[in-house]
Amino acid sequence: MEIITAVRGFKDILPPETDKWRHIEETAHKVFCVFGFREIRIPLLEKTELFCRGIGESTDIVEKEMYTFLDRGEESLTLRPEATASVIRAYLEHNLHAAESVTKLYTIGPMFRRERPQKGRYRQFHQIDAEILGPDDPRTDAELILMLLHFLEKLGLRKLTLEINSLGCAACRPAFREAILSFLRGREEELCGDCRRRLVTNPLRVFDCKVETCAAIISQAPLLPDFLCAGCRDHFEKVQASLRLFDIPFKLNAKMVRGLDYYTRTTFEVTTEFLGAQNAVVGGGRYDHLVRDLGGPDISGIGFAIGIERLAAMIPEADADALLPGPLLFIATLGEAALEKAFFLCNGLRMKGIHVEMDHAGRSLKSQMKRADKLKSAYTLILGEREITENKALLRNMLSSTQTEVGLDSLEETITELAR
RNA sequence: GUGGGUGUAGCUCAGUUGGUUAGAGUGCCGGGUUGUGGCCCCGGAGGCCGAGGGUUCAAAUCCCUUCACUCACCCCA
Repeated sequence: MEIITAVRGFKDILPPETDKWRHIEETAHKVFCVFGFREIRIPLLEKTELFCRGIGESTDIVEKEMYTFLDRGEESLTLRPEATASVIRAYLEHNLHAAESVTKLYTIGPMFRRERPQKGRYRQFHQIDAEILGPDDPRTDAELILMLLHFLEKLGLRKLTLEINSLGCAACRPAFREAILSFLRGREEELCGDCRRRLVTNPLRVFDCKVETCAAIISQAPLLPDFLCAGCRDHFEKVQASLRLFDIPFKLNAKMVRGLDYYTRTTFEVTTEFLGAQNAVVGGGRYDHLVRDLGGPDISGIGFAIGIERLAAMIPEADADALLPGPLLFIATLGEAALEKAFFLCNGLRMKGIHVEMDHAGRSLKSQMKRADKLKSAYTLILGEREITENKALLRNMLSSTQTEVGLDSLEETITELAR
């Protein structure tokens, strides 16, 4: 019989990889808590309409990457391709905006996009998503970014680049859009096929094009920052000033655009050189009208999404190894009486919260010692027929290779003492 | 959706112009005289050579198809 394999683009996360993941998630819980965020858990499945309205009908995500199906042939449902729309849906559905003026939420979980898998890109991938709903002042933007970088630093990640930009607002972005459109239309013949398509779908994306001729044209194009209205310019400058206050290094990238329609004003991205083409580890930004567009009051928000797979890929295997300590004790036995005694002791200690391992197969002492060594056990207790009759056992320190005799009657106390 | 690369032991990979029972390292199991780990030495288990078809006396090797993985485009976390 053939075995059944996982679906393309869907991955099993196995140990020791899971140790890294837990470390990442635990660090997020701690750091976010300190910054006043509460966890929210939301469904993986939503009505398709939520993402069409939230992310934007003409985005790649909605157009061709969503897992959408008819539930019993009636209602169109979609596996969420991102978290922000769902968080806001829950925020509105439970009237959280009425309960408090500032709401800070985060959630961790899988997202689904039907893209061609490649390094750092999977069809089910995982994000840590944080959102601040309510305030729209520039310090909030800076605070969120500050928390993000603090989190990344806690994980010991280096060689990351923070890039920021302002996309403007409803007042000034249309003017820029017109300017860039008329500029590009004038030189449409020289653009690559992809860019001509972008002209219709998302003109700002042309800035990202890697084709040389396009890049050359773009270098002469009008730039977004020159079109920002006074309000947006002021907001953006204050964000930068706040970042400088905490000595956060950042790069201004006037050409950075985002793939989701809802972003306004501040946008940011954290990239790394380690991950090949999928170099974005974090993406985020402000969305001034998303809450309104999803049927709520006109409340502003800002958030980011961290790619856990991409983050985990940056933590070296050696570091992950250190995350998993070995057992405190391995019990090696010889003979049935010793095995029974060890079985009782081993599980008794475990129930006291001490990590103890043993072998039930009755192998040679040598192979049990090998096993203890491999597991990186700090101590090995040798319990044979001889020890049973003499009512004692040998406790071996695996690091110093020294061993002492310990009384059988006080074994549990002795080991518990070691655990301190 | 479009290109390129790769599929041989649990893992990392060799496998010469097609030619006997398909190899190594690592990991796993056992052993190196009485019941003691790491280093070293010896032995063992473990492979429908991704799948299907074709060429041939003979295919892991050549051809076709297909699937999977992978990298890049695209997109994005």
